[in-house]
Amino acid sequence: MSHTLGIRQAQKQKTRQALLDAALQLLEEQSLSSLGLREVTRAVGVAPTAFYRHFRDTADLGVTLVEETLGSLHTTLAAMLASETGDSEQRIAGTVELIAGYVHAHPAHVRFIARERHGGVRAVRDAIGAQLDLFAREVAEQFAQEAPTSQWTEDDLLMLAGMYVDHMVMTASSFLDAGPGTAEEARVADVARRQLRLVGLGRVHWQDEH
Amino acid sequence: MSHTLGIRQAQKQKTRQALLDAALQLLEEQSLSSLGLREVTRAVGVAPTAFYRHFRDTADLGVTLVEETLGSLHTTLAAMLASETGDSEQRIAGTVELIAGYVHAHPAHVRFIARERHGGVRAVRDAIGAQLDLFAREVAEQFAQEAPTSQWTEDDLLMLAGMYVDHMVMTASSFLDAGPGTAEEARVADVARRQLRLVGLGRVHWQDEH
DNA sequence: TGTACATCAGTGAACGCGCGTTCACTGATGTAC
DNA sequence: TGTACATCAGTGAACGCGCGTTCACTGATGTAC
Repeated sequence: MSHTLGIRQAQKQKTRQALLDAALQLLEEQSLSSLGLREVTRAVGVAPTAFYRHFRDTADLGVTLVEETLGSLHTTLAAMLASETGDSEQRIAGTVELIAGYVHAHPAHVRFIARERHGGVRAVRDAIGAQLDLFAREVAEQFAQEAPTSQWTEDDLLMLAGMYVDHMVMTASSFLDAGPGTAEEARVADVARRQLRLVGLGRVHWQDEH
Repeated sequence: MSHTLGIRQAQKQKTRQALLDAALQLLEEQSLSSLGLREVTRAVGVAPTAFYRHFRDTADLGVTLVEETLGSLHTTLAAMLASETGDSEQRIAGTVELIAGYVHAHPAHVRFIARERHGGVRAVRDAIGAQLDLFAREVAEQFAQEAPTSQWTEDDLLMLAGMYVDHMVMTASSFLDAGPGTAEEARVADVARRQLRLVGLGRVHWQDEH
């Protein structure tokens, strides 16, 4: 109908996506710097050489994976930030549930980001850092529109947003280690809520001193 | 003099340490899960098979590296925590300088911990997690003896201590990325100080609500 | 619609290479008398 | 102190294996007329 991709293009995209999916799965048990090209193509069921039709090497695939993983979350989070309102205790609970839900839905994505954020492949590290900076900027923008932080300098807003983003990543990673439905998961959620409460208190009292 | 190690034992320890040092250096540019045994022995200048006299495999070496790296910091930090006193603004500055100093003195150690904390080798991940838990416990113990947090529950103390430890690791990693003597390093220090100030405010106002 | 040619995603053989691990060894160090 | 034997950290050859990359290829899809 109307403008479908050509058969050839569609098949190419399908293979490309299969390579990305297979890589993400293989990365649950190892780091990108030890992921082999043959390993990935074997998992998909194509010849090793087919890999080169899509990526220069596994680092290149890794960068694509960062964009796929965080690029989508990026817009999702922006919408959620804007829609969240109401009393701060409810908001904190909502944020933590949101993180838990995301980890539940995309465990491999979360693991990949947590692992490669400080991983051995510079290009991927930089791509993740850039995406997380974008997140922080969005969060800061939101804070700028809320009462307790509406008068803050841009620098202070980014500092606060950075704390939230870092905390989000750490919490997601802890959820992952806990596993879904465990008692440990509930404990992680509890700690995360209290930590958000603490940072929120800091935020409210920030302007008390000049 | 008195009880020196036998020549044989001393030589063995020397080789073992050389393997650990070489591995740590090689790990600045890759992850443990892609570190090769031959790579390490080549860097030291011994036969590949000599490796087996000291470690079962590279994961085993990694766990040893965690103990060497964090075990020593562990006692150092305890002493510093106890000795730090005075006005909180000075204390914050002191803490950040302490982190910067440690990163300056042991960049490879810091990189190793940040990288493998969520890395692809479970045994090493677990060893790092256990050490960081010990840190948090020590920090919590210190907080229990200070006025603003002396009445806190153990759970809340550990929650707060966890934030400090996570923040310490994140800051150390940021210092590392910045490089010594750069403008970015000063910016990282500035952000870290403000974040500590924010968390400190949350700490002071925690008990306002019951 | 039909034909002739171009494109290009995926193939499969081949390559040289470094890997982890085994094994019997060597020779300096340690120990017993 | 001297001798005879035991220990064991490090050696070096050998192994089978999977790696990344090259290359000429095939055959389905796309395009021009």
